[in-house]
Amino acid sequence: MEKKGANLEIDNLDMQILSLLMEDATIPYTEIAKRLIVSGGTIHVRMKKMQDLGIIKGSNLLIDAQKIGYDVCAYLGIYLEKGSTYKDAVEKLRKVKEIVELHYTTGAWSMFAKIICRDTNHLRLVLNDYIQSVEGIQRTETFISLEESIKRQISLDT
Amino acid sequence: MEKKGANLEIDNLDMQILSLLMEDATIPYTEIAKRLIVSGGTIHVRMKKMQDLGIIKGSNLLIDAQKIGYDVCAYLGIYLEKGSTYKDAVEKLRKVKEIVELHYTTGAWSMFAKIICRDTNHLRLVLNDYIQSVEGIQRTETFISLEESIKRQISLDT
DNA sequence: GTTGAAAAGTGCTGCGA
DNA sequence: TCGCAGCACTTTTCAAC
Repeated sequence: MEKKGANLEIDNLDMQILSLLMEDATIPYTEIAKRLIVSGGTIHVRMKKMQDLGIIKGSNLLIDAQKIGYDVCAYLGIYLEKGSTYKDAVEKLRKVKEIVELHYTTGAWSMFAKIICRDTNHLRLVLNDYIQSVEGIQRTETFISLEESIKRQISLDT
Repeated sequence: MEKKGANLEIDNLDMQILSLLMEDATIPYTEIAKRLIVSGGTIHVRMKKMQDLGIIKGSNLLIDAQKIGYDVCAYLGIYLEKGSTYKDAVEKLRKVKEIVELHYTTGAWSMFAKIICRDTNHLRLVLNDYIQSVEGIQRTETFISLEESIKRQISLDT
């Protein structure tokens, strides 16, 4: 048996399992088995395969950040100085716990970050003291999210 | 028992439970109980309380999107026409399955979206046919993520 | 509100088809 | 390769503190 696209050892059944689990990771295997009309053992084998392949990287809780005191969500466009390396900046930004996402992007900015803070004071502290002080970062532009209208996973078309 | 601010019935123990579970939602309750030196029943009660309060909204699988054929991740700044209402646009954009996040933001744009696509062709289709055609959307600006350097949850300081 | 143990259900690992 | 059945474990419940 030969590999084709290196990743497409994934069939429809796998995708359907992922579809169900991506909406709610707490569904028991037996329930998945019933819905897809296969045995529980099969689900287990497929899940193990996908974990081994690194397709499933883990699972995490969906938390309402506002309800535990993190009220401010903001996006940050980051300009790097010419000559500064992206990798160095990433390593420094990794230590800033308030950054929950960081992307290397095309377009106006070098990098793009999403940060979650307790309040506007906390945000100011993070921007001024943590981020702007990172060597190589020239300028940042802040977009505060007033409302998160959509937050979901990719929907797999099986 | 009376409710106060509706949210601050959360104590340190609750936060510690969340901390552990946010890193890996598969940790069994018994393991959490051992680490925090309380009984399994207590964890269960606390979890139920936080679910009822809406703090825990569910759990979901962490998927490596690239490995299942979704190779392109992009951010989108969206300009709305004057007079167009945000709510109408949101309802239409909600139907675009490729949008995984949508925020109403301050700054240069009216809205900010994160989209996940299979490839650049798919991205073009989504931009041209799905998003630009939504009534009220004047212009969009696209930032393609070349690398997702950081992707994590908020770290709660308990 | 917390504890500890008992009951129910789930996940895992054989063997057989 | 898939499906079935037994064992270990987790989750859940409940009475007592």
